[in-house]
Amino acid sequence: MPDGDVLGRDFYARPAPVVARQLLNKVMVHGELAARIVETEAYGGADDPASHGHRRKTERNGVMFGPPGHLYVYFTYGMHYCACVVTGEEDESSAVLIRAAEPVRGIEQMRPRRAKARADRDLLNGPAKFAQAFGLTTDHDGLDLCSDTIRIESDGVAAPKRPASSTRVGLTKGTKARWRWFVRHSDFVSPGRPS
DNA sequence: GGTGTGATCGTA
DNA sequence: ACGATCACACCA
Repeated sequence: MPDGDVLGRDFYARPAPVVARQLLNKVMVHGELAARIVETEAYGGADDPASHGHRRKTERNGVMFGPPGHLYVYFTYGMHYCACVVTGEEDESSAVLIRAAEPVRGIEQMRPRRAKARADRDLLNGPAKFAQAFGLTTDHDGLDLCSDTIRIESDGVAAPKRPASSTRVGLTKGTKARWRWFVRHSDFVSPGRPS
């Protein structure tokens, strides 16, 4: 019994900055788990030096070069996974990183995966925390969000008309673009706010 | 509240 | 070598 409309291919087949803003307040669902997205970052293709899609297609980033609406999960810092949504046209290699979300359902299942989390706000307030709480690893790399068990729904809550924005987090290249967006005043946004 | 640092390993 | 990070120590 879905509590909302599943986002279709057309939703994702738009420029990453558009999708990133429209994903705010949408609900990501994975089995019994559900969470409202409150923070995203857009990553471009060949023209964005910060993007994994900036370089040639490899085994790791291959999904980014595929059709939109698929999940791109990568491993980083020797211990963390992060989850993205592929956007734009095929071969464009653009994507949106899910950086933070507010738990909606399945908190009891998220807890053991995030033993360090003290409050509910610590369960999903960072890209690697989100992936960990949602149980996402490279096993899920390439899953189709339009037909598989992992999907994103709209439950009628609109994206903010004027979301807060900033530069992207944790980069050494492409630091100028203000391609991070988040829901203003949300308690579930990741800590540490760049300019 | 803030800043600094170690962990840990696949990818290029 | 270096990360699209996190947690914890320490200082204030």
